[in-house]
Amino acid sequence: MEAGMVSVDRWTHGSQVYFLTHIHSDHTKGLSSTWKLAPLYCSRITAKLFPSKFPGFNLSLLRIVETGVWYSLSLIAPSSNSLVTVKAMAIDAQHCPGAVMYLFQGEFGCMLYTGDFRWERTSKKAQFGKNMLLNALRDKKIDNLYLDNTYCNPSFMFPSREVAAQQVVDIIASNPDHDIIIGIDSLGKEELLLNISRVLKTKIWVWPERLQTMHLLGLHGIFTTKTSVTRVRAVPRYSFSIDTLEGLNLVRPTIGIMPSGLPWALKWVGENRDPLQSSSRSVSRGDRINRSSNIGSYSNIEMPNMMVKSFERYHKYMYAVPYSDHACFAEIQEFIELLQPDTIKGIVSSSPSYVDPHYYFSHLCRGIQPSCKYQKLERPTERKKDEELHTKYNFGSKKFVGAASEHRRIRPRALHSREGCVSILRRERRGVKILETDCKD
DNA sequence: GCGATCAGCT
DNA sequence: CACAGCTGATCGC
Repeated sequence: MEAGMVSVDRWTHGSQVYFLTHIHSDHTKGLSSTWKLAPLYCSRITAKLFPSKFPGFNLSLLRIVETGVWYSLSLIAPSSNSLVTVKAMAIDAQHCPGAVMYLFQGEFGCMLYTGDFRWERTSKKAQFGKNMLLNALRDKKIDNLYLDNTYCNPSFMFPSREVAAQQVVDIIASNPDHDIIIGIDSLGKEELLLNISRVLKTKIWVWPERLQTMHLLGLHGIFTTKTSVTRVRAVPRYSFSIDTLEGLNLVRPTIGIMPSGLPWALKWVGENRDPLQSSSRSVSRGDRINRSSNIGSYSNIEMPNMMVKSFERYHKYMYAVPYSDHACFAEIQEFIELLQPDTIKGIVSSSPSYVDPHYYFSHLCRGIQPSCKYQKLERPTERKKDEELHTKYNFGSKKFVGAASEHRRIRPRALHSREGCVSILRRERRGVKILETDCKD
């Protein structure tokens, strides 16, 4: 697809239609209440959340797409000034409520933009998505895959969200006399909270805006803004630190839970050990079970149970649990194996672990022969095709150097630095924002 | 005064 | 470093 037609998660001038994968802020940079460039395609749930994120936004610009349905767009090819048809389909990305991937098809071939996604091997919803995608493709293959490469590094291994949620439940259940604080964002991790609520038969406190979001998502009767009715509170992640917890513990025994895929690699790295070879002496509660030392060979049996009970006590009052809404490395690999794309581009450029996905997966791509495995990485000028889709990914940016050099830079300094781990423990913050507002709910 | 952008922070 | 934000300062209108 040539430039000037379709943008995904990018909101600058120059496209005829715009697609939003999900409504997290890092995908809506440039979008605002007054934005009105062109029709905006998004999922039904995203559309529902739109007014609260962008009050006053002209909702008549929104085009709701259902998953599994082809939508035909008649666009003008700027190069020839002729009318062309682009077909688009949304597929559930299992990242946060409303998150979808977009599959595009046209004269240019097939293109998949994953946005952020997590397709667990054991997830029925993910299997449904896989089937939907393969059915949509029929016998065709993806030419260009724009991939959520957030955790595109073998250091990032974590279990399914189901397993991680059970770890959270275990932590809460084994601390029956403690208040519990869980750090979350403005959208996402709802399934985790629902699981806690269901298993432990408790309501969960959230801040007033978050309660409104829960209601928009159709979740009623589970969340509350009354602190008196529950010991479990989900608080904004940014208001959440060791300092906060130490302050709270002056009043009531309280523990914090940090659900994230990120600290896990950092923790290993902070200890300056090869995450693939290390044993697990650092784990103070729970046991990390054996991992394969061969990153490319998780078996179907091995993977789902990896790191069961591997939650980490970061601090006297703080636990980290590997609950991630992004695919882990093994899932990314499986995804690529399933699709066998011609080329891959990472859409997350800011990750400390950023490497060009080709670094690990070029051998799984049809477009690159093993003999010239790294040729593309060292010659970033070959970008004709990449520039065809106007996406969030900034193809011309100098940030995107070849993976080989990026790899050298990042692994020793960021992924193998001790500071990475320590800084998390040294976070300083003034106080937690727990509003004592009692709203009707 | 307002929105947009950026720096700084976690 | 930052999964995905928040806050405050500054700039242009």
